[in-house]
Amino acid sequence: MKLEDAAETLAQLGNPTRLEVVRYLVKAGPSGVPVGSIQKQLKIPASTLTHHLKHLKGVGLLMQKREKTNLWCSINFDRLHEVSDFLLEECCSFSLRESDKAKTERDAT
Amino acid sequence: MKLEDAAETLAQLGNPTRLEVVRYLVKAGPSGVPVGSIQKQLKIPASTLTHHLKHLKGVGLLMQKREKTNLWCSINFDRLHEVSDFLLEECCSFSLRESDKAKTERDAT
DNA sequence: CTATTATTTCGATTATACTAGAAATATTTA
DNA sequence: TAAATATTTCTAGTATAATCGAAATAATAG
Repeated sequence: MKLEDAAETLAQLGNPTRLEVVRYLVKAGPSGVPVGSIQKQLKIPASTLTHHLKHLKGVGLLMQKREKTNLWCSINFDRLHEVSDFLLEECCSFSLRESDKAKTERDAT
Repeated sequence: MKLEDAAETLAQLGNPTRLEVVRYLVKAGPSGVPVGSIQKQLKIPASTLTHHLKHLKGVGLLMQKREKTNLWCSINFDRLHEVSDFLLEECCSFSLRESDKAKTERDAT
């Protein structure tokens, strides 16, 4: 995953309203929930919700599928895992031994 | 973890410059790296870097420890794990069976 | 105490995001 | 066709964040 994409996705998750929506959809699981249900359950004005859903869709976190008048929303779990994992990827890959600290300090100068 | 805190933390991770710093520190591991090294390695102007470090510290992602003139920075791995995990907590806890979809649709109305 | 290096504060510019009401558009049902 | 419900677009006000140069402040070493 590219850093810029990860950053953009995390930024979208960083809005409280959007995160609330995401959490709601994560709980709802793969079958998802209609836009209207989200709106009523979380008490988010329709226009505000549409706005946020567009953002989530934009970074690939949201999938939508129409069924009659309802638009069903569900989380792209693969994508969410990808971001979640990204944060700790390559952990400690150049962790320094104590003996190297001095060197690094010199290099930094 | 409280939703608002998670959102705030994710928002901080959502800035490309800050995410680059975080990734650098994640790779560096628990021993960390001095501010100056980050600055030189990632070519971030000092004032900009300080600004971002303050943000990361503010949400508890960054730990700092002075040693001589250098300020060593390291990631708070516990905190990072906490946020990373938060995204998928309670996954599918009220996932609907097919047979319940119609009901939900009615409730939403 | 002076010089050197490391880090922070200040200040100003610029851009971008959040929010939500009102109106518009779709889609279905009667 | 009319009525009802679901979702989106438009618009606008408000607030907050990113960036970085220049100057200021530590903190140490000589």
